[in-house]
Amino acid sequence: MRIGMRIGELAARAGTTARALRYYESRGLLSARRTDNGYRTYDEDDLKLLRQIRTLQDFGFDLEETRPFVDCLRAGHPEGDSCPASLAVYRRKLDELDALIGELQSVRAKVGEQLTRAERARDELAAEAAVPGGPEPACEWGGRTR
Amino acid sequence: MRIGMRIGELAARAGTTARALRYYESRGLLSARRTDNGYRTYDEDDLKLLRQIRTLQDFGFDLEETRPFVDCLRAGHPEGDSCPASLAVYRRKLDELDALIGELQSVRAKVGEQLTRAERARDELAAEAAVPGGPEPACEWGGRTR
DNA sequence: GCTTGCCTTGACGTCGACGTCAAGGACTAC
DNA sequence: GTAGTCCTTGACGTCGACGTCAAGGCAAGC
Repeated sequence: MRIGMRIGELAARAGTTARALRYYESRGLLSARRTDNGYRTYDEDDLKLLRQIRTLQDFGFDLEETRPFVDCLRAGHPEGDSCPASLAVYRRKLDELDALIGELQSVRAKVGEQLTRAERARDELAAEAAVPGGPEPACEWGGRTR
Repeated sequence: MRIGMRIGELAARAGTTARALRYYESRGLLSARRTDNGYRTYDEDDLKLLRQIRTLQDFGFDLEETRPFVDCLRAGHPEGDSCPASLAVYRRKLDELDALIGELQSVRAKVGEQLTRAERARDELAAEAAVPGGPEPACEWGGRTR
């Protein structure tokens, strides 16, 4: 008979909360034995499994994407990524990340351009205003004349 | 008296839906006059404002972040980013994007490492299995002996 | 008149990964 | 015995930007 921990301890050791573990269980990712009094009890294998989930979560995998890793560990493989299905998830994730990073870089460039353009426009207005005898200021500072 | 469009037309011209416009209105970002029969009616200025919102949304700005741009246009400025508050949002967004891109690149690198490592481990197992007289296979393919 | 299509407000649904609260049982320390 | 800390299930709340449905009004074409 293994020592076993209760939900709070397992959660703490994995850096998460009891609520999260119950949620994982409800999703079929984590299973628990029960003690006589109805408490959930876990062993070191569960900790390993949970840590696998947490690592992937930290990488931004959503829960469903961790399932192949969990199934792999449950099947008795030494690592969650010892199975082809897990490798497929890795590869898909890499593609997603590359696509996302590319989009964000594109957006970054566009926003940067907008900022530069807007600052230039502002500076040109300020320069005109500073020239004695320059063009008429529309109102106090670019406000609509209405 | 301006021509004016109704909500469906404005939405179509901005590439969005009537529901979205009502939502923007509920958030105080878009205002509408009403015709006698209670229909919302919009003019070209509203289209410009809405396009400003959509552009920023496409950049991944959330709605609250578009407010300074909207206020700027409403104040009569020629562009939504003619005001300091809008420039501040641009700068903050650039910082957010840089941070996010950096994190994603870090995650990408880690996931890439994991994939490489897992593939190597798999290949090593396969190589061992292929060697006649090599180390004993734990079970058919890495399964737990239990 | 009748259908069709646009409009109105109001309200509930969506998605993900839990947070939070309620009501009560179990066990430990004092 | 009782205070304190853990555990149980169940159920509603969160966040953002709408989607979707319901029930009904208004206008145009036939």
